[in-house]
Amino acid sequence: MSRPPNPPATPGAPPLPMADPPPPRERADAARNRARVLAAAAKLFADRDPAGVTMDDIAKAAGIGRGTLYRRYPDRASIARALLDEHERALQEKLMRGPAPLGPGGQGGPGDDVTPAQRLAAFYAAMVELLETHVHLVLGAETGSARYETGAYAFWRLHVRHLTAEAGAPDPDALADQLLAPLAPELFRSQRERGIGIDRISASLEVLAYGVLGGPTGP
Amino acid sequence: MSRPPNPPATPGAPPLPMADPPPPRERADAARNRARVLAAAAKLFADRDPAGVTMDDIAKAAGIGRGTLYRRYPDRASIARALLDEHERALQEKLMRGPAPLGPGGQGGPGDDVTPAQRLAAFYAAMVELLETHVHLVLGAETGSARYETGAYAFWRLHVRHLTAEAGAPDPDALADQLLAPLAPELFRSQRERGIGIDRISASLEVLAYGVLGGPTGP
DNA sequence: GCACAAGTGGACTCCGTGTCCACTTGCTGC
DNA sequence: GCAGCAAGTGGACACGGAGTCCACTTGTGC
Repeated sequence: MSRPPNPPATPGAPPLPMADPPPPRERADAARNRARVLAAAAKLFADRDPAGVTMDDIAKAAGIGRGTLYRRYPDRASIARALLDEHERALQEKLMRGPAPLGPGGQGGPGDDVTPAQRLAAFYAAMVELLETHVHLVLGAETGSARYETGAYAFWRLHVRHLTAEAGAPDPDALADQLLAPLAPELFRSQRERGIGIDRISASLEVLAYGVLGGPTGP
Repeated sequence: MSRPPNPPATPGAPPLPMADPPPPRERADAARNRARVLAAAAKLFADRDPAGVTMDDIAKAAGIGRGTLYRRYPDRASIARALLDEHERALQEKLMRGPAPLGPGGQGGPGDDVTPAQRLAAFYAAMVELLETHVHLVLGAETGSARYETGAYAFWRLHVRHLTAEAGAPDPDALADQLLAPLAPELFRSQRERGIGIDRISASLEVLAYGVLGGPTGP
């Protein structure tokens, strides 16, 4: 297979379409090591308790030195984020431009009369699915309060804030956070470990969505 | 002042009314040191970032050795819990036996026709007040997932589960956790630091309560 | 193939945790 | 009082993870 022409030099760089002034290339050995790191980290996060994985574990598993690991990833969270990024971006894309009820619709398509409550419920369902697949990574990326500082969280908040405002709820700024809280990865894991399936979690979140933003059983 | 006849030897002991077979007493110096530890820890938790307070900090601030500190409190969380206990117990008491709408009423008093939604809203308001006063301690006691393992959380869950079941909501087990999630201390702190006042937080939680469990603006 | 910058890796320091044990001190029975 | 002893004390110690630094290696452009 051919090498992609311009692999991004920094993992967290914003996805500008083109034209970075100096595209400094990435050396072949560096690229190889990055791939090793991500593969090793993914396995470690999945196998053990994500919070217990150390930088040394990852370096050893990837077969590189600690210094090399620190060169690109300043901490465990940044590695987890790198692994998570593409999945989150895909969901964000669907939210912004995808078909209803997850996306806005509005092209004269089938979802033009979708309510904010329906969109929130769809968002909940999508997030639950994402969590089910990648809780390890989310837990590896965010410990406690750090969650609320991440760019991803800011995006989810903006989205939910928009939906609540559209539904006419008072104080969307305060409500958005509170509607996002049930998606906290620690809570999700706790519920799953107590034997609550994702179908029940999603259904329950649907009750929440329709109750607060209005719908079949709401105002 | 006179010394209380039988100070509890272990901080986390259940509050049985009387009759522990061997009440081993507590030596005067031990009691003095315990008081010092709690006072010093309370100050440290309030002053700095609670997660950044170390056992050594507390020992030094209390003027005792590390070994002495570890003798009674195996980790920072247990100290925070000891400081938090009485406040949480007071609230639990009100929830179980206090007047409506926080407590159940039912004595032919003024709160006999109180709805589950009203009681949930009252619970939210009380918890917000408790958080406002003691976020430091709650954050010192629970880091991330640990929250869901504590006895206090189990109590809150039981209470909310009961209210949701009473309101006829489907799957109270799943819903109870999700209704408690907005009270996560990290979220509370994040909201407060973004300039959202406790009145707005409480009002927003009230919307949540009435939306999900029914009420003026609910089903 | 040469020069140089990018990349590598392991040794090192710093800090917090938790344990251990020789010493001290308060309590109790006489 | 005071002797004996268990409870209590405190600091030294080992351990492990985070993050830094720098001498060496390797890939790449010319």
